[in-house]
Amino acid sequence: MTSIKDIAQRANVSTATVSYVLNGTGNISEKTRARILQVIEAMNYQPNHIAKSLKLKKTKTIGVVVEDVTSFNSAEIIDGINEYAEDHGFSLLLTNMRVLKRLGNERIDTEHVRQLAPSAIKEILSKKVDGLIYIGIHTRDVTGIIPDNALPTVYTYCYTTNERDFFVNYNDHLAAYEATTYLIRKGHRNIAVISGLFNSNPSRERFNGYYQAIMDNQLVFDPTIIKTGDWEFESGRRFTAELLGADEPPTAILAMNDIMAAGAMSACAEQGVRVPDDISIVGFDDREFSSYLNPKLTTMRLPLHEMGVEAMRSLTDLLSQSGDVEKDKKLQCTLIERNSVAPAKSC
Amino acid sequence: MTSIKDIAQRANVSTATVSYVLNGTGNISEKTRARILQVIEAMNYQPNHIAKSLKLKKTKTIGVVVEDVTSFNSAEIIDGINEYAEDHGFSLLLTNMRVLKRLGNERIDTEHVRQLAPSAIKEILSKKVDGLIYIGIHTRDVTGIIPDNALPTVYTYCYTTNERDFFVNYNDHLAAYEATTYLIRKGHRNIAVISGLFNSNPSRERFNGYYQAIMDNQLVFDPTIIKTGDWEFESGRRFTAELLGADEPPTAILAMNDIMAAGAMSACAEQGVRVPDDISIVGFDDREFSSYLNPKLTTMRLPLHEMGVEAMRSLTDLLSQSGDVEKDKKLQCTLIERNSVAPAKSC
DNA sequence: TTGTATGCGTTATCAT
DNA sequence: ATGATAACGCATACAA
Repeated sequence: MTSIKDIAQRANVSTATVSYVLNGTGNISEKTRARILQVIEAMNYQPNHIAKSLKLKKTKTIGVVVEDVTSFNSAEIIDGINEYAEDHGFSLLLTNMRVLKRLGNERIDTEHVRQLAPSAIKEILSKKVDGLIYIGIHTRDVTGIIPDNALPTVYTYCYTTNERDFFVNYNDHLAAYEATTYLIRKGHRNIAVISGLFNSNPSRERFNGYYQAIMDNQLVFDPTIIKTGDWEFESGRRFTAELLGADEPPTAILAMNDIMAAGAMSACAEQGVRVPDDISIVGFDDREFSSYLNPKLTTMRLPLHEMGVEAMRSLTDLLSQSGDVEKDKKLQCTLIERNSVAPAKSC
Repeated sequence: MTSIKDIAQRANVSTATVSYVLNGTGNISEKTRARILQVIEAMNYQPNHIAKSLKLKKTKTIGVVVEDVTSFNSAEIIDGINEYAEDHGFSLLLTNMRVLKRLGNERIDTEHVRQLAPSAIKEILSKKVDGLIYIGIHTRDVTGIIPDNALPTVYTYCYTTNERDFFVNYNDHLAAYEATTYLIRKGHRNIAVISGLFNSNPSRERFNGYYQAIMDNQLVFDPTIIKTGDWEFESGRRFTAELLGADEPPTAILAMNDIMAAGAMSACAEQGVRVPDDISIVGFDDREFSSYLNPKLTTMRLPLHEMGVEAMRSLTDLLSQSGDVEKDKKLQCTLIERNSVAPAKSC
């Protein structure tokens, strides 16, 4: 309410002068500067960002478009964005497409998401944010969801086929490679995989990482212990039951997410198979609940927070045109060792 | 970039006329109206919200101040806010105080939060949001965190001692009463409680609900099976181990959150006590992982989404001064029946 | 060192 | 039915 004009009046100066001291621009004598500062303090003046934005054509706020806040990855990424944004004076305008609730929990293909996007984008564009961060709920192709040249944009937890776009994701291949290697080092030779759906990039990448680890260690690749799950609990349970029923069951299971790992543990419990004594299990994601399972689940942690930070870093670099920005950041997952893995018995 | 002025020029009218058709205000002939609309379409005009906000002194955005997005309750509440906001043309400016990361995971007393608040609030105030929603990470007293009369605000998942403030929370007492009653109906007479810390309002409310259910059903209240946990896994585990060691262990446990319930299940597994065959367990919160536990946990679901919706409804009602707004909305929890409860054996 | 004046994109008052 | 114009709060080019 109290504006630059009010304080100019009280300090017997022009609005320009006030603006100068406020922004540290211009050349103001120490005397008047002090007087003005004092009045500002006294009147508890708060600059009006709206007016400033209008004038400067910069809002210092970035639009965060998230497919669903409710998805397990979103909050932590947002938190990372926040950390960096705060340090650099940016605010966050949050746009939540709510695809989970709107389209149902499963089978959200990108076509539907694409239908939801335009209104969200249009809305956010007229709010004049300086840039955009798009957060997917799955690492999948969202090409065309945001119109080209709409605004400086960085995509995280998803990707596009557009050469000019910016991304930050994590390294699926390496993560699976490391998880598998870890199991191998523990003496396991017979490592089953319960993968996600194979139309998903992460599933394929992780499988490749697994495969390479098997090859690099001169183990034999056994296709019969590779099971294609659907990311859900029940598939983890069912395929584990199958694996357990084999003549010579695997001594370890690599599940491509913690949910299927939980399903796997459930199947083991049902059949009286002890984890990790009889079979080792490692998950993927490091969901919060993985330390509430019994036993606590060993799993690959996704660098969600860091992804948020890096996404925001890329974006601010983009906005300040400071040199060239890395096009496709790939962060590393880290193995969280808990209690669901033991050395192979045959050792 | 293309402004009202540009389209006025192209349509051979004044900016005023354009503004009139844009807002449906004024009296414009159908002919020019159509022409203008056409130009708007042709030039792909997007109104500039910033300019509009400056003129109207209304931004149609509300500030969401959240103690930590990362806390399990936040995302779903935000989602609810979003649902209502979207339907009413509001945007969300998200301010994340990040108390969990900043102050460490435990023992975040409100004093520290209070220190973090002022800068967050100041920031958001200068962005000129129309109103505020404050989301706590625990249902506790946050009086004074937001300066009086700063802006219309509604508090959710927390409360203040200020008579004039607005809240939306859930009914702890009733929830615990219902959970306990449910157990009693299943034939349980010996129902232990693992509560949260007793400096917390929800702990006390829930205990009172439990107690009243015991009384209303003419059962005897046994103080020795009331254990004061600290909301964490380990306390659930430890106290359950204690309970199990008694001469006549309880046949059911009511844990005041799902995490301690998971701890309880863990203790049972360690001692070879089967859930629900030997002992029934009900949790609180309906965290996502509760259906990944083995057995799947029966628990009280918190109405988080609805809290967000109702908070936003209160706020918009407040802003439009439409009649009087309910000061203190209390939503109901609902029991989610899964597999951790069975009828008492003695039945 | 400081002040005057203009414009950012709108809305709305008052003319016409 | 439509237009000219001031104002919203601020930054800045230019003048003094």
